[in-house]
Amino acid sequence: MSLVLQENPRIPADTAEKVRQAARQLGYVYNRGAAALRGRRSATIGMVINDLTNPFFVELLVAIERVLAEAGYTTLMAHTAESVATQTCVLRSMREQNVAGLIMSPALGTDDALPAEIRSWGIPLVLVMRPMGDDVDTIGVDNAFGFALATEHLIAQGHTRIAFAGNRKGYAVASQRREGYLSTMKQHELPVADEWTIDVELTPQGGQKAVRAIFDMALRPTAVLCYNDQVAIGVLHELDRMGKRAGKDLAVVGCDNIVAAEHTNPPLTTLSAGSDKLGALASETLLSRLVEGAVTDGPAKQFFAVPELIIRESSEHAIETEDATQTVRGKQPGRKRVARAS
Amino acid sequence: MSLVLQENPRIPADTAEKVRQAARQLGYVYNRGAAALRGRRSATIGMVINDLTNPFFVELLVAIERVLAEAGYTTLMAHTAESVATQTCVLRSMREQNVAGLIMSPALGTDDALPAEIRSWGIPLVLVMRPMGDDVDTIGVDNAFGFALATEHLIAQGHTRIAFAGNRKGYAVASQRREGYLSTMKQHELPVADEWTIDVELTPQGGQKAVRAIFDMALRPTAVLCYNDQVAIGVLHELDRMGKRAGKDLAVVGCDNIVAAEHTNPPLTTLSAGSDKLGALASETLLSRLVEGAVTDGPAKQFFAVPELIIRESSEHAIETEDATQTVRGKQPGRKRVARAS
DNA sequence: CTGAAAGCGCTTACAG
DNA sequence: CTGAAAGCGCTTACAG
Repeated sequence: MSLVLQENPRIPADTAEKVRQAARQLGYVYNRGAAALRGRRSATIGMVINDLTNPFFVELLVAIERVLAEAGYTTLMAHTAESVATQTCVLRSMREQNVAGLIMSPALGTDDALPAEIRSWGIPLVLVMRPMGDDVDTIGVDNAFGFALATEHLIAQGHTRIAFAGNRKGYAVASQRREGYLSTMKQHELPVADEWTIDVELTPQGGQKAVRAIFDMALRPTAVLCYNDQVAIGVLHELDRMGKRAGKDLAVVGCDNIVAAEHTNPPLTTLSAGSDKLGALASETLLSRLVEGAVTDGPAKQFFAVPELIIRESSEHAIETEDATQTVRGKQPGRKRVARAS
Repeated sequence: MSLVLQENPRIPADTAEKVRQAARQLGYVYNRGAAALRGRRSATIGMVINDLTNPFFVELLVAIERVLAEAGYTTLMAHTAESVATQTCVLRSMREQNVAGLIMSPALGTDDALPAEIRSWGIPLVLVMRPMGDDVDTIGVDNAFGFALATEHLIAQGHTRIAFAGNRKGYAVASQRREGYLSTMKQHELPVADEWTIDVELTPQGGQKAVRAIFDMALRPTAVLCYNDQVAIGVLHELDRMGKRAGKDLAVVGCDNIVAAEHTNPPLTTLSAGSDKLGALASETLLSRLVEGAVTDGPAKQFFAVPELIIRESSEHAIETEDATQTVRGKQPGRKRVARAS
């Protein structure tokens, strides 16, 4: 039976077909659990996501799941909601479920030793979006580059006072993004007030707070770089509540290019690294560790995607300089312009 | 060993502790797969979701997963992207994984016989959001009631020409929502033009199309009921592109009350049935079928939540009548008013 | 009350 | 080449 299912060449094709038909008639269902037990390997992959309320991670999850499904793997999903305690539970559960590998976007505050511990379990691990050291397979984004790109764009629009909303302390990705911003400001010899790097939660609520803070500042920024699109959506919302218009009263740039960024009002300028591509890379990296005889002790595979800037209306009204290429709001429906590294 | 883990009373507490400690030292990991094989029952639940790009289903998924996790179950997640073929694959895979139960929001166009087939597998099934007959456990929403409530609200604001965007043919939930709208219009003796029930995709793109259709109509509606918030977001976006304002130029009402509905510009009036509550109910319904000696042949448990209308700015500007209770846009940050059944 | 043995449904190494 | 047997890690019914 097993041989038939494995399409073993020692079974003639017609016999195999007969067996399969009989199996179907009898209502036979292959038991993957038993196979995993005996064969000492499983075909389920654990996926640990920190925040499903952020659509970017959902897009990433969908992309990862699709590639894994195509490769014949089943996805065991868990959501930690940024709780390290939940993450610990979830990882234990996945280990007990005997997952063949793990893809994880670690919760904020995860202990640096966790990747090493998971390695000691003998379970291959791929980190997505949030790096934790050089010796773990990681798929992420070049955040410093992206935020430098976004800062350049705002400066090119004539902005000199630019804020950064979402500077969570002790969080690596926030530091990278802030560094991209600060180094570019420095390069252009633009002074940066301390209060311009605003520490708020990385949610729409955080964005709302950031706007209120900005409009209370003595030396008020004319543009704001947001940690991600979730924060930017809160910024847009609060601007609207104050009767102000993004792009005109305050230029706004987000990060992640979630699907909704195209449908905000006004549409949101944002950095895109491609959730599809990142998801596919993460899956493939893990799958490459799962093939027979894979080098698990080899050097870690790390890839950091270079984001592009998708320019939409939230950052389009130039300050000081009037640029002839600025189009009137709402003329071309699906237009998007892409800024690339020079 | 097994007895210790089960906290069997025949093992003294101190001995149990010693065993547990030794197990930890040796790096013992409980193998759920083996337990499931031997015990002929598993602790994983399959969850089949039709559309993770709709945040409502993500909120539902998160709610379901939390309750299942608390009950000691692990969630196997799959995404069908509204493809019946993918759904078939996914269900076979879950059956092979020996899931203890299934929670499913079936893809559009799913064969009516599917619930009976799954029952024949001996796997308890709970349907969410999309009913398929009377003899399946189902957690859903009273869509006709909700859309009647929304229609009443628009009529109370002075609207007499109201459109319905998202009338997908042959899709039960769309028909329910349309019926709630049509019956209320009839009750108020308001005529409804055929072209006002607009058949578009149930996405932001569909919403954009609907707006263009509405502004091309000879007898133009002053309000639009959207199939869901995704459609409504497209409507808001297109209105903005046309330089028009939701609530002023066209009243807009959505359905689902996704988190983003509070942050659209302007904030979106929408129907809420509570994804948390629905998710918890779905989980609990399934769990009740999983307890030892549960009546699997008993009557199907069906529950349809009564939605409330969350009134926000997108439908607030009254037409014809000027109502003193209308507040000025953007005055109270988190305000929301709730309309209930009378 | 307790400990040893049978067996869940597979895969694989091995005897014939 | 082929078929029967061992064994993955558990649970549970049963013998002592």
